Amino acid sequence: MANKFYITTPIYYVNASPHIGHSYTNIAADILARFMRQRLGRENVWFLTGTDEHGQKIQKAADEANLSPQEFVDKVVVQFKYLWEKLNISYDDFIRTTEFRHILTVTRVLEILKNKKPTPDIYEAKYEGWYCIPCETFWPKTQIEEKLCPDCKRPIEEISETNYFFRLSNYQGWLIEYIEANPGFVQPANRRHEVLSFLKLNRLTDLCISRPKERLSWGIPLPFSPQHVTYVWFDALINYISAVGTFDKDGKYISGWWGKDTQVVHLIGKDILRHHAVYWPIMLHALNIEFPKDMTIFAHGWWMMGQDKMSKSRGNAVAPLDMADKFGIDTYRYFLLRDVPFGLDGNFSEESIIKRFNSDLANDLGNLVYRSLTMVEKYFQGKIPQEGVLNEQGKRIKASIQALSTEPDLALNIGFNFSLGLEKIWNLIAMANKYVEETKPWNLVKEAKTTELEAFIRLLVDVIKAVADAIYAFMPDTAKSIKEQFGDQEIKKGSPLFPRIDTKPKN
RNA sequence: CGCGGGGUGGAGCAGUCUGGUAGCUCGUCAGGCUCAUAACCUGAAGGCCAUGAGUUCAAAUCUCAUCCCCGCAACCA
Repeated sequence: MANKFYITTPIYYVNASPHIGHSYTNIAADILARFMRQRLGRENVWFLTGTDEHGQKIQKAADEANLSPQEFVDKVVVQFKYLWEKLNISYDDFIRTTEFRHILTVTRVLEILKNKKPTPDIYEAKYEGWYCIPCETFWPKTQIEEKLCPDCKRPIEEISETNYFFRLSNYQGWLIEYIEANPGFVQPANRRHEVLSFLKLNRLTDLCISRPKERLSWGIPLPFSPQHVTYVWFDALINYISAVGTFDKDGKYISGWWGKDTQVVHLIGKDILRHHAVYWPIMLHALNIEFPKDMTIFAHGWWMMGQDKMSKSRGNAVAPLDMADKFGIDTYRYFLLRDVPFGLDGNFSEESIIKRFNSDLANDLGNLVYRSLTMVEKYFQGKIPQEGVLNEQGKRIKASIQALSTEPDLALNIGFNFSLGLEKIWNLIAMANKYVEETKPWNLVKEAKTTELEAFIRLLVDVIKAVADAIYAFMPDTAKSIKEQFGDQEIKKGSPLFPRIDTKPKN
């Protein structure tokens, strides 16, 4: 295991407000960051998120809002930051592609690749193809029928212009070998297969990384051609290194978060897999940047709204804040990571949230906490008793508490298999509920078996504290609240953590 | 013949790589208990694991074929 951990989210394109998809990625990243901080120490974890602020769509959205692009992005960024704060996203750094540090690094990358000896990785060439002027979009020949734009159905023009290209094609063989030699690089496995089969069945064409300024001015100027700005994706991917390091005079990349001792995780949605699994590693390789000890690109699935994709055009996008306000931040975080195995698509509905809330949070966890508090209060006047001699069941539970924090399997699984990790925690909660049932403390009270009762209650409290530690990464507020209610010596009972949501129609 | 994913009790899913009594959650039904948020615990009903063929002592799991659903198909986050 590496001793440092660097996790990133995509930088979000700020042409619109955030939806649950954005929040899903950031919550997952936040959980991993918190989880790793518990294990490696706070100073050994770096969590980066940010925003992608250049490009045509931003320029267009800004025009429509009657603002300059900079004014426009400044405004939208506030929404993202506000959301992350509300959702308890504990990022260490927030990068914006319009920041100086980023622009500087992108400029250096372009220079280094352009001046590379003996063969530059960036070259100039004529681009020829179809272009729809109203849509400002290029179309490959294969998508064109009858010389009409596939999008708006208006006539398109064949154009020819000078652009700059990044020599992706040179590195195809290298990339295939790299991915095959590093099974953990692209995850989950089915995405890895997807990328590999794509690479094996197609010939990569070089990536056009420039846009003529007369068409698009909102971007980072090419240092070797003032008439062009950088293509947004090429600009955007570089954020992962521009945020945590710099290039020295000789073009060597220096960073405290990109060494052989660091595990790097790029969390992304499956829609941007190709950019991350193809363009990005080739860019790093072309720049002679050494790969970290462990590097993973993990593509998670999408949230569907019933059978439909979530999209603005369908008008079915859900605002994360609405859900968090309605059900609570921790409930929202729990639901997203528990309901669907990370990597697969899921179905989003308020009904499923309520189901999870009532059964897992209210009935299992909330009720366990509450009934335990009541017992400490009633049987011991709020004082937490000392440890005592345990019966067989008690010993088993104690072993499970240990396992929760040390079992390598669990730690590993929580890494990306969030739902399984939560399931294991909930197994312990179920054990505790069963322990209460079978010990029947109410009988121990009647029979005045105080020693047994003390041992029982103490273990129950210990289980709950262990659960609180285990769920901390997922539900930080809830963990904190549980810890506050169960002190070292005595309890401080509050109201139920998750009051059941009544779904039965009232008569 | 483009590429990939999926089709498992009423619902949602795991299991498939590394064949060997089909598992989880919710729901339903019956019972127990009272510390608790009508919560908790126990038990039960319910599946020819899409279809057909093959390999094998043995197939949800491997092979082939077929049907159905869903993504992706390159300058569009």
